[in-house]
Formats: sequence, C-alpha cells, structure tokens
Amino acid sequence: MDLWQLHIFVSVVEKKSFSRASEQIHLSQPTVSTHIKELEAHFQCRLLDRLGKVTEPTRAGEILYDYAKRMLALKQETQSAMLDFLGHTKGQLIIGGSTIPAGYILPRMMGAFKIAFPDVSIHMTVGDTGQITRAVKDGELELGVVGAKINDPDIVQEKLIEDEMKLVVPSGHEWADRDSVTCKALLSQPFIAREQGSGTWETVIASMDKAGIDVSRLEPAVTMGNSVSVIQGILNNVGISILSTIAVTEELARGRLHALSVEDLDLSRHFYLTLSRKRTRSPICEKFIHFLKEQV
Amino acid sequence: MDLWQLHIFVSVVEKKSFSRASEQIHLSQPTVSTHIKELEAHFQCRLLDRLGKVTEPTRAGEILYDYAKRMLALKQETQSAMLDFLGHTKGQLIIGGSTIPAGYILPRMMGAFKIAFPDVSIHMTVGDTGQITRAVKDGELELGVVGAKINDPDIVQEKLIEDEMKLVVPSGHEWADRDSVTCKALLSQPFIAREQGSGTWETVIASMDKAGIDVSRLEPAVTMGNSVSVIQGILNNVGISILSTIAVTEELARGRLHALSVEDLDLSRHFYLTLSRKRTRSPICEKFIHFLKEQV
DNA sequence: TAAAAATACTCCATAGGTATTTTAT
DNA sequence: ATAAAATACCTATGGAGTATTTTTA
Repeated sequence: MDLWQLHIFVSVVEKKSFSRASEQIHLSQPTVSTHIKELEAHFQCRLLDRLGKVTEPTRAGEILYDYAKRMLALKQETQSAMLDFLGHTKGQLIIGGSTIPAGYILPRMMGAFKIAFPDVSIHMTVGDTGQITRAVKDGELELGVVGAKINDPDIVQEKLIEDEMKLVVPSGHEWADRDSVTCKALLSQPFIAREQGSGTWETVIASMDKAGIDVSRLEPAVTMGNSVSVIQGILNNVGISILSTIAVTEELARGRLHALSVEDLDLSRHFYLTLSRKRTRSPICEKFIHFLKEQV
Repeated sequence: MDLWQLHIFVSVVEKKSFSRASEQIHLSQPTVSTHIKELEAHFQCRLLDRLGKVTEPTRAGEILYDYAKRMLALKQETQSAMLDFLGHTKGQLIIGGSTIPAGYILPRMMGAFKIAFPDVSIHMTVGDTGQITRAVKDGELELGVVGAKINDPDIVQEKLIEDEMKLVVPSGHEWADRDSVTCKALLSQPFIAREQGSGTWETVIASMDKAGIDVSRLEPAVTMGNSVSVIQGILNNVGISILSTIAVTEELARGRLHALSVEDLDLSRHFYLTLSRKRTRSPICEKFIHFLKEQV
C-alpha cells in the first residue's frame, strides 16, 4: 500500500470506473487494474465490486476510501506546509544576542522585520557570549549577535556593527565638559566595574592591557551585573564607567550623562553575527540575515 | 515523496544517523542516502544537517518530520482499521426485512448475533419486498429477508424458513374448537384483508386462485395496514383473517386466538434470504448469514 | 454487439545491492 | 585513523506500456 496506489483507488471509486480513472490519472486501464489488484492482494479482500456498468466500493473499500482520502489530504497539507516554509512567508525565527545586541540592536531589527513578514514569529534569547554561541552551535538558535570573536571551527562570524565605547560621567561631574581624558586620569576616579562574562568589560580590560595600564590599579567602587545598573550607578554618583554609546544614547540626548573618549585607549569593538558553520538555516533566517546586513 | 521515503527519513531523524537508520530498516547505507537525496531534491531544500558525529534535521526537516510521523501513523491506523474490519470483530451490519422477518425473525437473530459480536452495530430497515430487494440491489443493504421470490438476475435468494399461515379466529368464535375449515366456509365470514404490497396477502390470494376460489367473493369487513392491526381486529371481533403463525405465536399461547388450517388451500410460504449476486459482502455480513442458516 | 475489466507480454526506470572514495573527527 | 556519508556502478524487480481476450450488459 502506497500513496500512489491509494490515489488510483480513490480515483476509481470517484469515477466509478477503471477506464475513467485511468483517463483522469493519465494511465492505461490495465495499469489501474494491476494496482487495484495489488491493493486487494495486500488487504486480502475485494475492495471494488465490478458491477458491469459501474464499479462501486465494497464495505471494506468504503473504509479504505475514507482513510485514503485522509492520507492524500495529509500529503497535500505536507506539501503546502513545506512550500509555505520555503517561501519564507511564515514560521518561527529563533535568535539570540548578548546584552547590548539583545537590548538595543536586535529589538529594532525585529520590529522592522515583523512589519515586512508579519506571519513570522520571532523568539529572542538573551545570554552572555558563551551561552549564545553554544546555543547556535547546538542548533537551538539559528543566529546570534555577540560582542566577541569566538575560536570554534563550528562557528562562523561576521562583523555586523561597530560599537564605540566611551567613558561615561554624570552631568555634574568635573569632566562633564571635556571631550577626552588621559588614560592615567581614570585611575584616580571611583570606577564601576562589570562582572565577569561581560563582553563590554572584557573589551575595556583588553584595551587597557594593550595600552600598558595595570587594570588592578583601577579603583572599583562597585561591580555591577548589567549595563542598566551601571547607568543608574553613574547617575547616582557611585562612580564612572566605560560603556557602549549604543546603551546610553538616550541618556546622552537627555543631557543626564556625558560621554568622553579616553586618550590612547582603543575602545572600539564590533558586534558579530554568529552562525553555525554546518547547520542549514531556515529561509526565514537567511532573509533576516540579509535584513540585518542591509539595515545596519 | 512517498511513504517509504518518509519512513526512511523518520528513521534517520530518530537514529540521528544514516547508517544506524539503514540497520534499523534493513537497507544499505547508500540506499538510505539516495532516498534522502531524492526527498531533498523534491522539496528543493536540505532536510538533514550531516554534522559529522550526528545528523540532525534542519528547520525544514523538523517540519517534514512532524508531518511524516502523522502520515505514517495514519497508515498504521488504516492497516488496523482494515484488519479489524476483515477480522469481523467490529463494524456495521446493515440489513433489512419485510414485515414478518423484520418484526419476528430478524430481531431474534440480531439479539443472538450481538451477544457473539458485541462490537458490531446493526441497522435494520423495514420495507415491503420491493423496497428491500431494490436496496439490496443498490448496495444500501447487505442482506434482506423477504417473503417472496424475485425474478432479477442481480439478486440471489435462498429459502431460509418456512412460514405456515393459518386462519386465525378469536377464542369465542364458532370455529374456535375446530382444527380446520373448508375453503368455501371462509366466504361466509367477515374477513380482514391486507392492503396491497403485503407479502402475506399476496400469498393468500395466490393460493385461493390456485384452489379455484374467486377472491372477490370474500367479504372484506375492513382492510388493514399491518399484521398487528389485523390481530387487534380479530381480537375485537371485526373479522377473521389468515396470518403467519409466526406473527401470532404469543396470542395463540395465551389462548386469546386460535389458528386452524384451511382445507385445500396451500398456505405455506417461505422467507427468502435475499442477496446481491455481484456485490461483495462484508465479513460481518457473511458471518451473519452463516448465523441465520444455522439458527433457523 | 459494445464496453469494461482482465490477461499476457514486453520494456525500462528505479530501488536495491556492493565496492569504493570522500569527508570530517 | 576511523567512522560516516557520498559516489559509482551493477542488477533485478515491478510499474508502465500495447495487444488481446474474457466477461457482461
């Protein structure tokens, strides 16, 4: 019993004739006979009563007819579900990002993408670079955007957007009017650090190392878990810190914070589009990648 | 896309490996490869990501996997539905009978059959011989029991049970103690006739004709629609009539009616099992036919 | 007699195999 | 080095055809 035989069977039932069915399916009449014969052999019973003028299903044939119709309908449903999916008109897009991308970059993109493809439902996970990368590798996420380069043969990355990090001080601060400060000056100020695993913080440390500054000489007033807390800390004069300008655009615009560059410190970094090397991405995801590269 | 390929695909997804799947389905690994390749060509997309150690479905593959499982489950369901039906353990039995069989013979049989095959649901239609025969011919009924022979090449009949018809009189009647009366004597009594289409009545008329009695000389007190009414008529002294003993067994036993034979009148008739010559009957029906012949 | 299905047969496409190569761990 | 999948190639089954016979209205 296969779908093709069931299709032939259904046609014979509906046309009430082997010959008429053979015309409909573009087969010869003997071929139709053979397939019906085979089905009857398989079920070990007559399925069709050849009454001479017409052919009608037996009771067993009626039962099979119902099931055959259901199976063929399900086949059709499968075909269209696949077409829909491949035509990237609907489906799920499961992505992830580290703090800054998930907080500021991806939401904007998702909004725009949703307008272009309203039948796509998007799920976003937030995690640190390691978590996101692992999920991409395991196929749990189709795409990630993180702030660090990963050395893993299963992962491919691509620069997506440059992030300019700056020293951020509250509006009443002594440096509030300056454009830049020296790297050394930083050591005299109470500083808000980030906990381990933060891409932002790792970039800061790396660039200080590179500039020959001993990071341990920084005066960490407090360590905070996320950039929102850091911003609150700065606003409340707990200390100052280096942050993504992306994360503080709003506060800068409102004049509550000021951003200045640190001389001799390369605080630029990139966010990387992070994909699995081997896994096939859904057409929706490919579309979203295209979108990302275009928009940024 | 056919069920066999989907089965192979499902196996690969579940075993996470072409080789493992090939072992499970008892195919060679290259054969599995070919089938997957063909499926991928059909849908024009990758369905499985060969990751080296393991193989996992792509998003498209996940969608197909779900549908494939549903289709294979439906195939299984079809198989068992057919087996159930052919094992005549469950299903529908649609039969019919003319008045006497449907009123007295078939109900008894149905009761006994239901005990032997509790999962069979039985539907019975009552109609005159013509209606029942036509329905059998059209396949609406699988089996009929009627009181007349039909001349139709599409119909086969078989004597099932002999019905002895007798003259029935109320207990207070002048003939109540007699065993028989002459045919002529009938003409002096108020008689309850049956309307046209009644097999019982046709048998009465035919046998009178044969005995050389002019039926029109009968004194029809009233014409009634069914044997139950006739019985009521006799009980209430409206007149007497000739009836199937089968239909009056109860009243005879209770002594409220008496049955006597009519001399020179052949009032025996048969009920005939009536089947379509060409149509295949369900196993349930074949079982029921066996049952009928055995029990009577 | 005419129409429908079954039978007989022929052919080729393909599902299946084995042997081997390529790829990735 | 090893295991997995892909490739190459061969074989045989069976799906499709045409021609014909059988059946039945």
